[in-house]
Amino acid sequence: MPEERRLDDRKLAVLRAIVQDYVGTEEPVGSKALVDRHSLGVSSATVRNDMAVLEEEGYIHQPHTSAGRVPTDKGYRLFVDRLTEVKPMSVAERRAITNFLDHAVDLDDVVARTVRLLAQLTRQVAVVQYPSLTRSTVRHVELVPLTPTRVMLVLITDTGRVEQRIVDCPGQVGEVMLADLRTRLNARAAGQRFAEVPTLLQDLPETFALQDRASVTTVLSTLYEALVEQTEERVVMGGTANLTRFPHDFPLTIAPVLEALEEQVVLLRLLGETADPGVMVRIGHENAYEGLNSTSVVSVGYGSGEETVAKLGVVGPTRMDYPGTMGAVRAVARYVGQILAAS
Amino acid sequence: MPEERRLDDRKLAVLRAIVQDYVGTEEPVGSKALVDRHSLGVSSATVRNDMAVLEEEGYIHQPHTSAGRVPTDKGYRLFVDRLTEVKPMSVAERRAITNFLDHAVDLDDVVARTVRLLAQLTRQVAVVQYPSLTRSTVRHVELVPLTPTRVMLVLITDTGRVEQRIVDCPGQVGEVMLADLRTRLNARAAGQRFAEVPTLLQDLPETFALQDRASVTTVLSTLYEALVEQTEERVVMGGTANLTRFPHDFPLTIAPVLEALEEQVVLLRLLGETADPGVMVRIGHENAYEGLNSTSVVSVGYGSGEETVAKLGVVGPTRMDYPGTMGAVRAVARYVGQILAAS
DNA sequence: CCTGGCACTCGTATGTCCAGAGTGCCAGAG
DNA sequence: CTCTGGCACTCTGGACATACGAGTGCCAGG
Repeated sequence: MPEERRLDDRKLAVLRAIVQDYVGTEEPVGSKALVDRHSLGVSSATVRNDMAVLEEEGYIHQPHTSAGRVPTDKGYRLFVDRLTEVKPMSVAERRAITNFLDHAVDLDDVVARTVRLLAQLTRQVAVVQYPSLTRSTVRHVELVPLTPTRVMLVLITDTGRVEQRIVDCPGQVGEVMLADLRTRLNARAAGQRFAEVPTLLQDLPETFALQDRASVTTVLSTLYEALVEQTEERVVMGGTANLTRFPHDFPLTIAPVLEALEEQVVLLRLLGETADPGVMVRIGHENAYEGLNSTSVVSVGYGSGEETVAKLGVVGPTRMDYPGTMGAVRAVARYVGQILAAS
Repeated sequence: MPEERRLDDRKLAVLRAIVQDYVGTEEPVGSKALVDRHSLGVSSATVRNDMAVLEEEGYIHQPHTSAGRVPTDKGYRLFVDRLTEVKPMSVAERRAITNFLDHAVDLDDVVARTVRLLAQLTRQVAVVQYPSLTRSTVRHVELVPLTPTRVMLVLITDTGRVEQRIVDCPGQVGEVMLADLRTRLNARAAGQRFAEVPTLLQDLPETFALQDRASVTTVLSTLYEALVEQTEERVVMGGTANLTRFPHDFPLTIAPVLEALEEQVVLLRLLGETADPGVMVRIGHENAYEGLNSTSVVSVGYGSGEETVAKLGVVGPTRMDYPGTMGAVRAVARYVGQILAAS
């Protein structure tokens, strides 16, 4: 028998009410309290029966016999999927977002501000991934002579990110040759995607004088290295102080969460698994990482154009205000995308 | 009467023992336990009398009548100043430090690794300031044409830090003029300290053709802006999970600490106030910031040469292993300095 | 199918009590 | 003058018992 067959509209309304109340009060909610606070049009006994069914199906759960009910991960899932809608931001909030982000001076600042903004809006831990380099294109490559045999390589991406590397060349590198290399390198690589750059530059060394080829090759391989290495994306996190707003399951739950959040790898995977557009919610045990089994992740991709270049999101207790959080995350992503497109 | 007159060697030994035991056990320490664990050569009654004096002078304190003693901030201060020495790192630890830091690929990575290392070594919250730009010199300024009227300005410092700005010029900027500007700009500014750059470039616009002067001025003012703006230093923090190792005064103490640590400004001030060389310790209420009144900060400057270019340190409970922490902080600072000097 | 009522469960809060740790003080010894 | 052993006193924390109340499940009747 398909489970949801047993859930008529009223039972779903009861589940919705339970989630809403529990998120508000942070305490298990009983049948009496439900009929008081929501106009369900039926008595508490009826609600009790509905709750019994909901529990049987695994949507809610009773901490102990004489307590109210609490939504399970499955219950939140149903709530998110079918019982609610993303709550749009108010005009004032939108204005605050643009206003705050517009004052950013460079990419680092955009990311830093985004983190703070998300953390404040959702009152949760915010996570923002730097615009991905894999999908980025090269805006410019600059070569700066430091000593006769050392060159600084500066890579500038279309998202405004800058990476630099010191290159130790096997031979002397003259100003003229360097200028030549710079010009030709940019002629071929500028505007291209990272992945394509190596093939595009493959035959570049051959076009140089014999004594310079070794140096050219060294410079190029450093460039490739930088391209690949920077594909390990960076993630910035903030708002950890918000974790302290839940003093009841402290510190059982906060310690593993903090640990997880300090691991770049974990953070990346948290955000990384989504593919489809739109806000993604991963609830409790749906999370791969153990330490985050009692938390939910709300994330979404953002990009300067239509394409998603990176993701951002928040991490909070499974007991969170999903509609509001989803709305905030979506709105912030949208505006960050606009900022990136404009710069 | 000078207070320390009343503190003979044995009383100091008692204080030292109290601090050591309290740091180890995290529990108030009584006279009995003291004579058991340390060979003081006197009876518990004598120790009790000494403790009474120490309490009278404000070095220790009794949470309640029938409890042992706990050091006060003043007690820790005396301990740090006179009763202990910085504990040097073991050979294995030194090797681990160099090994870990040697694998850094760029400045960001050095800082990131330093934070992780410090947090792990001390098992506390680590704070690392980026090498200060105020004391830095310009290594190179690069100008990259984006569109006919837009230029990207890239500033590279001797510590390897890179900052970029987009410049919107009032008129067209030709390749030739740009190359000219680049050359002359670097000829004057490279190797110079930030503060001196504006004066050195003061008469540069005049040397250009009339129609280019406005653009040159715009580029220069953006450069000055970047120089000044980046004097707001950046700070990276990590190891917050270590805060959860003290579950007893939770979450009363952890919330304000996390909040404080998320404020860049507060972090900077935490590190910023020290001037003299050597490890600095600020204990409990010696800290200006309220939220950190029950924590201590151990910090030290580091630099690529003899000069201090930035600071790093850790934040932990006043009840911490001062000798060990001071040793770790000092050692890490030293090795980071070496890495910076080498790159 | 809904409702009111009732018996039952169980967690939490409250109150009492006891043991143990630690202190302060005093009188005597060195 | 300083140290020591002894003793009476204080106070916290844990154990135990009890009462309360929120909440449930079930049943019979509308």
